[in-house]
Amino acid sequence: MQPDLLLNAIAKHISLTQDEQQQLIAVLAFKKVKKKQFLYQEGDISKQAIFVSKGCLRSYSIDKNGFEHILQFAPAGWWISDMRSIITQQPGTLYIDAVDESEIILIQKTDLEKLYTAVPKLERFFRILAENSLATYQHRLIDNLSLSALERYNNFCVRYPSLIENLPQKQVAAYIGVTPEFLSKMLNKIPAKK
Amino acid sequence: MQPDLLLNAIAKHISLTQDEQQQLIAVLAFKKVKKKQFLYQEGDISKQAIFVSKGCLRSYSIDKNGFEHILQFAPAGWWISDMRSIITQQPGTLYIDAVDESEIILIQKTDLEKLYTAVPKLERFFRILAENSLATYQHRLIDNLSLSALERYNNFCVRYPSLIENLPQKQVAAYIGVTPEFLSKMLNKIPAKK
DNA sequence: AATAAAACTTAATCAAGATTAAGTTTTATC
DNA sequence: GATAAAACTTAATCTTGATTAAGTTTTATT
Repeated sequence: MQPDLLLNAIAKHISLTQDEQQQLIAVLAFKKVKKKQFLYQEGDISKQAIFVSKGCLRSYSIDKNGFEHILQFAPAGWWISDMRSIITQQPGTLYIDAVDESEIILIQKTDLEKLYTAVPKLERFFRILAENSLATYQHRLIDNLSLSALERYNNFCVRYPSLIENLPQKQVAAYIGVTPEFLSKMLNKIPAKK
Repeated sequence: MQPDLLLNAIAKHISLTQDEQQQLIAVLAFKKVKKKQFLYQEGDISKQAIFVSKGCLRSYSIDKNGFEHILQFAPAGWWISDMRSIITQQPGTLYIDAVDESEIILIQKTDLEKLYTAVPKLERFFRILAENSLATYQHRLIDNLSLSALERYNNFCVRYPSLIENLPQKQVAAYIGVTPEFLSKMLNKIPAKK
């Protein structure tokens, strides 16, 4: 239960003094979550940013027919939240739960806002984080608009090789946007061509 | 050719002193663009952020079959760029052109980076801008994974009523992710039910 | 080890939306 | 105002991927 991974992730973009690091550490909360344990459910108002230090979380929505659509997997070193709910402080539409036994670090929105003023470098870090994340979602959207199911699957394998090995196939299906049945059929056709 | 709209957009989130405003204005470049004029094409390295003060721009990709997929429309008051290219300074994959006769304000990436340090409030503004934008793309992605073509069309009408009136149908089709033929068919079926 | 619960597979049928190919209407351009 | 170009429509046919419904294998739980 240490903040090393988080501090390293931050250090990749900005460098904090000892004192600044302490100010950050002072507001962190550490938590263990069991596999399948929920952190948020639809309707909850998100009050905190979540950093995954071990294991893997995911965020997803459930549509009117009861089907899950996965927005994000967050393995160790990644951030995850219901961004819209955290910004607007309105009830969210996403579920967040643990794919594996995990350890997470929480920062309250209110603490984060104080930190932005006390340590402007942290505001820079979160600007960079949001911009990178934005670029990633933009390209995933383009991919969803322009690629076939098999191409999206292949992209997933290339981009997240470590996830592919650990995730049940049905979760990959819910991420790339096909039914588990279709993904199974597609993979067992010995894909000769993309 | 004045920065009023841009200053107002910023003032919605942070308040700048006269001096800070001047520092910002000093690095702005104003430009008129004709309808259909390109600002970026695939392969260009993006060096600047674009703010639309009049008219409307769009960003899109062209897939291997030559079909356009529209990532964003940017009417007056909105920002637009090839985010990934601006961040990585690698050749981009998007095209940006003018949907209508437009006026834009440009800020060089290098100037913006200096401004973040000189005027930390601007870094805050762009953090907020990126976070809001991120939340919007996350929800568009969920919509694309979970809604039918007609539901996505109806969402578009509700969210962008002013765009619907001015855009050719085929551009709306390229945004929601259907062929122009299918959108036409869908709309002429007198949609009784969604 | 036994049992239940997930996860995966297979196959038949179905539907949303793509493709192809005209033809028609609207909008720009000279 | 004529003409070309772009946008829109319609319809037939085709394809990707969804749905339904078993059955099988793997993984958890007691």
